[in-house]
Amino acid sequence: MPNVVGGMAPDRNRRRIPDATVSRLPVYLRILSEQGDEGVDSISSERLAELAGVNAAKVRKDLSYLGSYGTRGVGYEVAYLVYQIRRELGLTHDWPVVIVGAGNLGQALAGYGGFSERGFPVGGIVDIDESKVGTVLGGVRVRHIDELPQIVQTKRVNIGVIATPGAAAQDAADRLVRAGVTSILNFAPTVLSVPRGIEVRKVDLAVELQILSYHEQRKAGATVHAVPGGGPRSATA
Amino acid sequence: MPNVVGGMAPDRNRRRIPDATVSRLPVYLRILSEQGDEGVDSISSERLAELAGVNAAKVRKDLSYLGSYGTRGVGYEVAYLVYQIRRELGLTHDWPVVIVGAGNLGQALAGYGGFSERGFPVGGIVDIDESKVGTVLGGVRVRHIDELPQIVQTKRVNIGVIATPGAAAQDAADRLVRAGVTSILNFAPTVLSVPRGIEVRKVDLAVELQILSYHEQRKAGATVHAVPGGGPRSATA
DNA sequence: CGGGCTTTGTGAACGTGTGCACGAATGCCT
DNA sequence: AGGCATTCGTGCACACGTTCACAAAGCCCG
Ligand SMILES: NC(=O)c1ccc[n+]([C@@H]2O[C@H](COP(=O)([O-])OP(=O)(O)OC[C@H]3O[C@@H](n4cnc5c(N)ncnc54)[C@H](O)[C@@H]3O)[C@@H](O)[C@H]2O)c1
Ligand SMILES: NC(=O)c1ccc[n+]([C@@H]2O[C@H](COP(=O)([O-])OP(=O)(O)OC[C@H]3O[C@@H](n4cnc5c(N)ncnc54)[C@H](O)[C@@H]3O)[C@@H](O)[C@H]2O)c1
Repeated sequence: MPNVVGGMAPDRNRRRIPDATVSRLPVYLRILSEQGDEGVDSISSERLAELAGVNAAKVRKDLSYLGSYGTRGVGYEVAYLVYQIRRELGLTHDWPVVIVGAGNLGQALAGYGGFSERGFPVGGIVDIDESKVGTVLGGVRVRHIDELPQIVQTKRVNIGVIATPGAAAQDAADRLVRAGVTSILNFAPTVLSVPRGIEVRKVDLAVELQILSYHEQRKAGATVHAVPGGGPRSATA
Repeated sequence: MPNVVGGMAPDRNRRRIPDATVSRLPVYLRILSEQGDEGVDSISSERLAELAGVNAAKVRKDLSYLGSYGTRGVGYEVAYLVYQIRRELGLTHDWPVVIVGAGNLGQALAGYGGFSERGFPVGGIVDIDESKVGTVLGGVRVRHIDELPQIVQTKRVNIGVIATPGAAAQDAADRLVRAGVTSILNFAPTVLSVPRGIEVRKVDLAVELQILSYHEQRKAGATVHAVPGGGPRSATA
């Protein structure tokens, strides 16, 4: 396997973890944390799989990417597993985020305690609308978007959240990248174009609903369902 | 807890569209709609791929599941493609949704126009907290959760949105299913257990942020290589 | 201390998704 | 009409993800 030659002295077992696994680790982590709080200190892959709604073999394979931290015949020590997953996900310290767009959604996000609770405190909120600047959301004052670079620098922000209308999302992304942010969570229904190396994840409510719609329509498919007003509609989907 | 597994009746399967494709069709649809509004009436797979941030061959393969609606040497007729995708996704008619939980997030969702604009009008909002009942959000009056069955029936709701705290999410899901809802969009950070045949999609903010955290932590491990300033843009999904 | 029971860790088979490469179809131009 | 430039549709190979199945590794108990 062609590996990157580490310039760093001691090799810290930096295997690459498959994307599918990375997206499940947070789920395991939450479940394990809950179990730990409830006094459970050992858990089998079967039980964890049940709680996570996945296959037990998948759980074991996922966890095996972290190393061999289970005990055969017994299971996994909850506290230790929590520690290992947190370490692997980079959750050993906080990651302040900056929210761009103090509208409907931005306000909900800012007011949501679960953010900082999980290690992602709101380091700042910015908006382009002067009338929004100065208002306080979730204990954080909204500042003008021109102050973005300062906020990113002083608060050492790596993660930006885009909560602007779709038309402004690319602009927001450009500003975030210029300010030094290297990961973006995008709530706007827009495909962003960013430089290589910038990680973008999209949360698109409409897409989710339309996927559900597809399945609903499919369930109804047994009975042929002609829709009133047939013919192509020019749509604003 | 039995989860949804493979192994369905093969005879009922008329042309099934791969999940990965289904999740991209809404993206194509939005882009095509925009292009249509801008007066574009024909588009190549290459152009659509560029706008969607994906590979052109993937676009063609995706669209081929709908049938052969392109013209070789020319491209796809935008209006017709919009019509076909809408039909396949079941967007030829509205799908009213019911929101459970009129808190921070529920209010943002209810006040968000993009919902009904895209064919998912808010058919109702319910909460268990009496003090929330009666308030009006986005033109819809919040009702008590006990009225859920009635709302689902009269408004013919198939899709439920869970915006309650995690601890109440399973209860909300149970009530939705009992009321007759067959698709659920879950914003609570909880794995839901539902009967077979009920479609569940999860939107978990914390998971998304933790995935970003993983990548940030990973970048920090390989310090030396700085990103070339003003480098080329690549549309990475 | 050894046999039996449980559960992990992983090789291998299988399934799904992606992207290349190219034949086939179509429009346009001479 | 025929040739040429495009662009679709898809077979194929490969990468990635999931699941099965089982040996290896540990604990318990007599
Ligand atoms: N509200 C929801 O429940 C919801 C749900 C799903 C998706 N979304 C998406 O989230 C985004 C925001 O939705 P919303 O309801 O909060 O919209 P909104 O209009 O209430 O808020 C948008 C905010 O962004 C600000 N803004 C505009 N251009 C900007 C720019 N260039 N830089 C910085 N700030 C800028 C505006 O001043 C405004 O305050 C939209 O893209 C929407 O599609 C919202
Ligand atoms: N606010 C956000 O920006 C945000 C972001 C991501 C995820 N979430 C998730 O969304 C969910 C809601 O968040 P929120 O900030 O709106 O919380 P919230 O506490 O503001 O609102 C929750 C609402 O649900 C109601 N409720 C409680 N139990 C109920 C039940 N059994 N049936 C019906 N209603 C019930 C409560 O009365 C309350 O009105 C949480 O699970 C949260 O983790 C919120």
